[in-house]
Amino acid sequence: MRIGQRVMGTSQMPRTQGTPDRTIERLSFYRRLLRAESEKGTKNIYSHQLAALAGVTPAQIRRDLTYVGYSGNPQHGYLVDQLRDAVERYLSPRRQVHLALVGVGNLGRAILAYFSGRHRKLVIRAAFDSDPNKAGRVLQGCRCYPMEALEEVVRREDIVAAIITVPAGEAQKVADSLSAAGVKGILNFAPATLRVGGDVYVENKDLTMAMEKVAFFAQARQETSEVAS
Amino acid sequence: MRIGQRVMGTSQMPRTQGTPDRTIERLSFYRRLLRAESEKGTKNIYSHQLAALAGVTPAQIRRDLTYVGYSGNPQHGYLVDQLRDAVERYLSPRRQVHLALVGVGNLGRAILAYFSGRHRKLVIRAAFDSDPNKAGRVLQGCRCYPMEALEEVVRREDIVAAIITVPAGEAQKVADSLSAAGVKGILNFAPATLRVGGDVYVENKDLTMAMEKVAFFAQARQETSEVAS
DNA sequence: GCCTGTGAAGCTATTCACAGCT
DNA sequence: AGCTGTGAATAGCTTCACAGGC
Repeated sequence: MRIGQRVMGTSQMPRTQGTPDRTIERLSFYRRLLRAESEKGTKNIYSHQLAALAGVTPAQIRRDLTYVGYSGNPQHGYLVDQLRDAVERYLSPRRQVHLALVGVGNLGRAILAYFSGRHRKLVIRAAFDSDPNKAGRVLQGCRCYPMEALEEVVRREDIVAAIITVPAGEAQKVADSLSAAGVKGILNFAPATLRVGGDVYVENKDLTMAMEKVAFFAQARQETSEVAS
Repeated sequence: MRIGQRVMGTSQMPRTQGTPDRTIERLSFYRRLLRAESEKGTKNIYSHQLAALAGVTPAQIRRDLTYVGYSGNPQHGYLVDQLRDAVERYLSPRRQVHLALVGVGNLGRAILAYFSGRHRKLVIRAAFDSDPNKAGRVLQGCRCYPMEALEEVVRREDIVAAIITVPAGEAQKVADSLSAAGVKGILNFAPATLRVGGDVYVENKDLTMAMEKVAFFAQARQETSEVAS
């Protein structure tokens, strides 16, 4: 086996459990909306209401919810708290999921700050950087280790997935180490195509590409509106 | 007209010019690869070679390239420099595209630092923040304005698209102001659904959702590999 | 021979539309 | 009446496979 590649904007892998990739994204969004509704005291919610909040169609909501194994009923739709819990259980069966961050530059630090203590189940347990000066420091409550310690720390801390925020040139090397250490998921911010085994899920989030895409469509829109005026 | 919404992970809009959304993402990736090849002195390249670099199929490459209006030929495939220029022209017909960044927090500053001077055609011309202490400062060569100045500055600087990095609660308000100021594209990092007119393209890049997705698939992979062992 | 460009096929994801329920 | 859950239809994207070219 080797190079289970698919790559690009999104998923590099076939499918897992038969749940579509996009559905997972939406579910994690619904979860957030459901938490907010629950806190507002909403007891039940209909697919069309949740759809309006999420900006999708009601049919999409119902279809997505078939995966999580919780049924509503025509009387009251879905019970908010129960649905939220069901989605929660579905998305993260484990108590906590441990993550690592590799590359403590500007973006890496911003992500650490952004996540620090914010998420109940996802915790960044270790950071790594090739700059030896950064090793030993603690940023946002997260210990920073030298790159050499990666494999050992990943195993010790039971780290399942990692975030790559190193320069493009180092990304493949980092991905190899992570993969060797047993990491099964990578969120890659480096503008590079990662070659990994088929047992590692890779999600690419290249900020430059995202901006270029938005710029492209914005320009197209502007041109058409100029023509119109 | 109103609320041309579609929302979620990716595009909120039908289509523009008939070019698929995903194709644009890939093209901006090919462009980067082509630049690198050009610098290495590669003169021509075949679809299967570019495909290997990008991690997609050769057919995908050929299909995507039909949009840019440059043809290769069976003798030498594509001329690297010409193809690169064609892709370049296709993605950004304008000399420069001006962007704004709204929300100068951790993430906002990281993005400013990340982009500062890096991109030839995309330039962040102004930053905005509701904290008055930040107004007037210059970060990474980018001037920071108070929120009230948004509309005026956007028009003055001919800003076409914007990056939102404010807290979720403020995102809608910011989107409204941007839309009113004539911005046609938004890259939204706030975990919120933006309601905008159909003439504004919105791309959502929610970091929490991305991490949850990776964590989900990583866990699924780990469980299956544990079963196997 | 081996490539490109592209109609047609194949897939996947989304939406429709309705049976079934209360 | 108005909802959910879901088979069937549709839309959108990707890949196949081959004609055409040099």
